[in-house]
Amino acid sequence: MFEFALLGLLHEAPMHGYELRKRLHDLLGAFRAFSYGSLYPTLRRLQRAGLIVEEGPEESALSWGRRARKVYKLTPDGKERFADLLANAGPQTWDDDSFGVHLAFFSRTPADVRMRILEGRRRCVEERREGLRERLTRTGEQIDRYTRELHSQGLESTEREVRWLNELIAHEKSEQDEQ
Amino acid sequence: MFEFALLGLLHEAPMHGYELRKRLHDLLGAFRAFSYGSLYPTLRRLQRAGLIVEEGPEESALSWGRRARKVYKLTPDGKERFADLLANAGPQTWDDDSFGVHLAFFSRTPADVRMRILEGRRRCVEERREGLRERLTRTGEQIDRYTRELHSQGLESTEREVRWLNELIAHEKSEQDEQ
DNA sequence: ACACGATGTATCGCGCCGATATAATCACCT
DNA sequence: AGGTGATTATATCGGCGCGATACATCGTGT
Repeated sequence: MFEFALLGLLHEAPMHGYELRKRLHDLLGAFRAFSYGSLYPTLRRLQRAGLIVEEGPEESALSWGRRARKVYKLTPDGKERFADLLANAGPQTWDDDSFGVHLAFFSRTPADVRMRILEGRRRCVEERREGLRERLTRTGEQIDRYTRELHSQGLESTEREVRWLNELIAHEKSEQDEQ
Repeated sequence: MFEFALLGLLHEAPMHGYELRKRLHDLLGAFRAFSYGSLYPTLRRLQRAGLIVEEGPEESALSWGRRARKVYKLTPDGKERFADLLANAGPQTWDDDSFGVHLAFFSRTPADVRMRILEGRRRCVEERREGLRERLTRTGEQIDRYTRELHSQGLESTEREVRWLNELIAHEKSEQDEQ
């Protein structure tokens, strides 16, 4: 997922680690704050896999004083990998964290994949909602006051999210029809 | 956190792994679905740390046919550990996942700690809210339509959660006054 | 008789986090 | 001129929790 996010960001421009993390934090900070403890190992992994390369050192030699920063850029394989991740958007894409990240790169995502992700997410949230509903209405087995409170709050918020997703989906559909 | 949850559950009764996971799933499934891949390693860790012990085998010998299940029970150290975790409830307690788990054990949590957790959580959600507000109202830097949508949705839901927390806190306060 | 789903324990690799180390640069104050 | 602290920047380490997978037994339906 971090991999997906980094590849997505590098579509904008070549960047170094710190910058990537900053952009990501700025974009998704409230939902997913990737840490430095993952950042650098992930960049290494991507580099070893040939999905990104360090940009030639000419530039950093030019602006001396700015030292030690490694600027990475996407390789063709990297772009392909990003496209693959989108094309194979599957069940693990709908979960809380992952969905937010994907949404942040929606403008770079083909319309059909956008729809698949939105609908998958909706199904996933609807399932959670049903689970909560069922657990709350199930009489018998007295349920702890605080747990009940937590579940009602969860139920309400999943209901809201489903409504929100429906709006997004409707909007996508209407845009699709326009052309 | 898994440790906390397991110790909390074992206050109810001695249980074996599968049962613990089931109870936990039933209690918090929608918020935190701990997996078997963590369960058994964590139980081992707790056992090695002397926080839980395998209950004597007499019982399992009694009901033969029911084989191979290891029933764990809390040791005094385990109870102490759980109390310590509550007493030291700190910043990492307020985050999304952890808060839900703590709430599930609130009836076993002293009133002052309950209050500290609720207020900590509120501060944490308020911070997220302010971050989102700021990012949304910041003019300049045109923000992607979908990202904006995500942030507005997030803002709304944090606002709701703050209101909910305020109700819970008010309720705690009124209960406190009663005695 | 057989298959299927639930019960039950367990391991493995991997992604990600939090803490921590290190160091240069910049802005500011004195 | 010199000190102090925040920001920029890269990196490692231990540990937690997940998903996949394996294996074996039990109850139930067909």
